[in-house]
Amino acid sequence: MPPYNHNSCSHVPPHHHHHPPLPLVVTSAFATDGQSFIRPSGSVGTHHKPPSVQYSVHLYSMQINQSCPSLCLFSMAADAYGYTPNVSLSLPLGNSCLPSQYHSLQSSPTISVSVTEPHSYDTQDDMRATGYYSSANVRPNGAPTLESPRIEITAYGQFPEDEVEESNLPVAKRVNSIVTLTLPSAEGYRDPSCLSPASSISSRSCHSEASSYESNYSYNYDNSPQNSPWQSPSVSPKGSTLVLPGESCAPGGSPRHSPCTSPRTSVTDDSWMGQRGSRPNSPCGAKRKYSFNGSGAPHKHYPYSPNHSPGLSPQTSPRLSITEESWLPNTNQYTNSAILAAINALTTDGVVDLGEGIPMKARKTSVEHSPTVSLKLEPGGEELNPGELCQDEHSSNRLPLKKEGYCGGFLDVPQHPYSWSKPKQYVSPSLPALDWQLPSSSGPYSLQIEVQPKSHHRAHYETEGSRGAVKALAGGHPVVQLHGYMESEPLTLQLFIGTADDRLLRPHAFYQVHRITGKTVSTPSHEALHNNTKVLEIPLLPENNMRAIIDCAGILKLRNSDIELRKGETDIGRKNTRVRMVFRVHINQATGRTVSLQVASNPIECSQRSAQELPLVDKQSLETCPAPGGERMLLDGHNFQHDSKVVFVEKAQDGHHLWETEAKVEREASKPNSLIIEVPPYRNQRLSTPVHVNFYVCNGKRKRSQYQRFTYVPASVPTIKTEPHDDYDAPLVCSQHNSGLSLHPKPYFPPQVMTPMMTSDLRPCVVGGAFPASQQRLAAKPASLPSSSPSSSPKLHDLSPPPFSKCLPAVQHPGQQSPIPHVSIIQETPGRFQAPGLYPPSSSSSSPVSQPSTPGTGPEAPFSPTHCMTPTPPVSSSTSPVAQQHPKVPERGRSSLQEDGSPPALAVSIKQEPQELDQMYLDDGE
DNA sequence: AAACTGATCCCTTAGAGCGAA
DNA sequence: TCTTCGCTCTAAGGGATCAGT
Repeated sequence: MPPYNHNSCSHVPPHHHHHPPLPLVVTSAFATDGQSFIRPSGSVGTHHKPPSVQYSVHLYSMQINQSCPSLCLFSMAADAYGYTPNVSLSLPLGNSCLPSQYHSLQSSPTISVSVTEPHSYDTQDDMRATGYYSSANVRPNGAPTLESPRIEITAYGQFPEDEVEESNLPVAKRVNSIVTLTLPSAEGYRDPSCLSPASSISSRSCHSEASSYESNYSYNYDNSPQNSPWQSPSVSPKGSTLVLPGESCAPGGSPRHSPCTSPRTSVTDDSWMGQRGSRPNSPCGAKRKYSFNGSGAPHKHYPYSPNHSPGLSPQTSPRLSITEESWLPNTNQYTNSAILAAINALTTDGVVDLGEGIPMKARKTSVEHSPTVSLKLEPGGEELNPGELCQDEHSSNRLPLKKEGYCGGFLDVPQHPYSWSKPKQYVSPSLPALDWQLPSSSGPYSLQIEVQPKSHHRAHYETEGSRGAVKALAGGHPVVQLHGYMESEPLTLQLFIGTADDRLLRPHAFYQVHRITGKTVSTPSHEALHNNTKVLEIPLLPENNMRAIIDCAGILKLRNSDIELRKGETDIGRKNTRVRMVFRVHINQATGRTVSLQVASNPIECSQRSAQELPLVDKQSLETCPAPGGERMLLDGHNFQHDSKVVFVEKAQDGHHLWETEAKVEREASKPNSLIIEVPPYRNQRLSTPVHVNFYVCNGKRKRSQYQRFTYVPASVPTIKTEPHDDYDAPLVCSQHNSGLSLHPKPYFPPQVMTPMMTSDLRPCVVGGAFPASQQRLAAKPASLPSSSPSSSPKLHDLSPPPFSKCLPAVQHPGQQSPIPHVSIIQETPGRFQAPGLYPPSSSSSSPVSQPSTPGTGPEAPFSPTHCMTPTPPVSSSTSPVAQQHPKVPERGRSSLQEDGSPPALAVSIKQEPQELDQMYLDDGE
């Protein structure tokens, strides 16, 4: 296929790229009984879909919680499952996102589409819907439905499986599951869908998919909170639009899975989850892509969805399908697309699935069986069978066999049975929002990045094809491992793209993780959306020592213009090209609580030029040196030149340069990826306390690396070398991760780094601003300090902290909550949520998430994290107001410096202004 | 006006899936 | 029925271009 023009792709006028063509979606909706059926219409649907299927969509009115326009997503009912998947999509309605066109839809914030089979749909679901949602299903009757917006929600947990099967569950339970999503209005923008509608398909797709997945999976997973329906919903919708894919899928091919259909991937994949990821996502863009339509068209795959659903759980599948579709397609509108997609999927699925119609139970079972693989399946595509496809994902159930077969191929990985479903954790809906800061270790558990990603990875636009998975510096791919987990239950590792600036770690508004699928990918994964942020979910299997090779994650760049137009978005995309891979794992404990850990990678530069031209320091052999200097330091990185200069600078808090000097570079030993320098003497040889400074590699006027941290210590103080990790235990973890885990020799300090650290540590704040982490480390080490290091205490939640965290290193004064090293967040199982406080501030971009949801209320609420600061103890209660606390943090950072002195660790900090760093970076030119 | 950047395009290469021989 | 060959298409990447800052 010709390259895609996004424009063309979407049909949307250029401007709107992002917005998908909503139109499709809707196509026709009929109200029937309360349900409306939608048929894919022409364009989209046509091809592919099998006629047979009809989708019924129920629209519920939405309740909008807040402002949000968001949506929800669906929940599918599990019900049906057997076939039917009901799917609910949520549309993003309100959001700006929606194009006016869609208004109708839009108006209703959310829409849930359920596909059902005739019967299937049933009751249960409906019930829920109704019940829960009130509106009963409002089915709006025909038109009405749509218009009335209603609903939202989702359940999460429920996912099909549960619900269905368990329909018996006490209401309460169900309820829980149900959740309302909040719409993210604001977030919306983040949503891919919303965001750029245009843009991105990908994004959308992503989202959508994600969502879908989530849904799907989630339900599968059900568990995985992560999956959280919530998010997905949002996404999906949008994505959905695209979806159409289903069309493509039609027959079997369900997109989802596989690519099934097509062997090639394309179709399949896309459908899938996008496995292909890229493309799919980008659908639009994607050059090739099939547009959904088109190419895909043939596809027919609908099946997927259907399938999936069927397979897994009805619910799921549906969703999935939807989702995927959504993505796939273009980006078109979210909603619409999504819906359509969903529908299609359903339909398709319906066909297929239905056929298969696996009983819920069966499904479950199967699911269980199904190895993870199923999940992945992807491409496998071969089969077009709808059923299969669908299944895969979730369930594996049905087809486990097949899948495996297929899958096997695809996913190598462990085939192991890991099925997404297994992980079920419960679903508590409430997992911590993505912008919450979580510790990297808690109690016996420690999440670490064993192999850090390369510092450069050119992200791809939706309009481009995938640029592959993020790789490790030494070749291969990043590796993440959860230490201390002795249970036999697989867990789900979540991955999303976070910021790399000095502020608290949060989902990056301009980048999304992109699922890579294909033969070269050995790790199964699936996407889910959480508040507009795509989250890749990867199984962590005991058999693999809870270690995962991240070879399935690429990075998608969303158009700045798309994102910046979102409401609520405050970040700017220009020069905001550094990201970090953020990994999370939620460990359910017997007590019913969930310990959530997070670790962030070193910063990754995602722009084309930067990667090509700017020097970048990945590692430094020294973090500290006595004031007299003179020690040799090895810098590993990229784009070093013979005439590269290494400049040490010290800035005052206000940003003024206090000192600047050029280090001596051993030219003869310099290489493109390494430099050996002699640490210059500090301006003041009589230091009484460590002093944090920065240095950067300069290849020319505007070609500077980011600032790297460095600390001069009193001559008597032992220098530390790099080992960052060491120290921290908890903190360490973080650091390690951050840094590089790897070992690190070097700590990376890039400003960003800091962040990571934060992340890892969780404490976002803790560290302090940008650099804090590193600093902390430094400090710590040198002294060997006590652990007190700030790091250790992560606070979790600091969340809030102002954007700049500035650090806090150490701050942790005992009293402070934050300090606590690990904070783990605990959720209660059930979902209830608690503390709103927890929610971090969402900052502009990031946060959207949960909050909206409600924290308080419902669904999300569930999540309550309690954060504990302390390592172990997760206290539930803690409230975590943390965020709010942050303010202090910043100060701390600074203070830390001073404080440093004493407190071991921390101290040091430096700090700088994180901001500045960035700025500097930005300015660099300056 | 020059220097950057962001967003696309274009092109190339390696593989995989398919179908025809 | 199996194997081989050629074709098509996609994922990945690298580089260049164009327009807006």
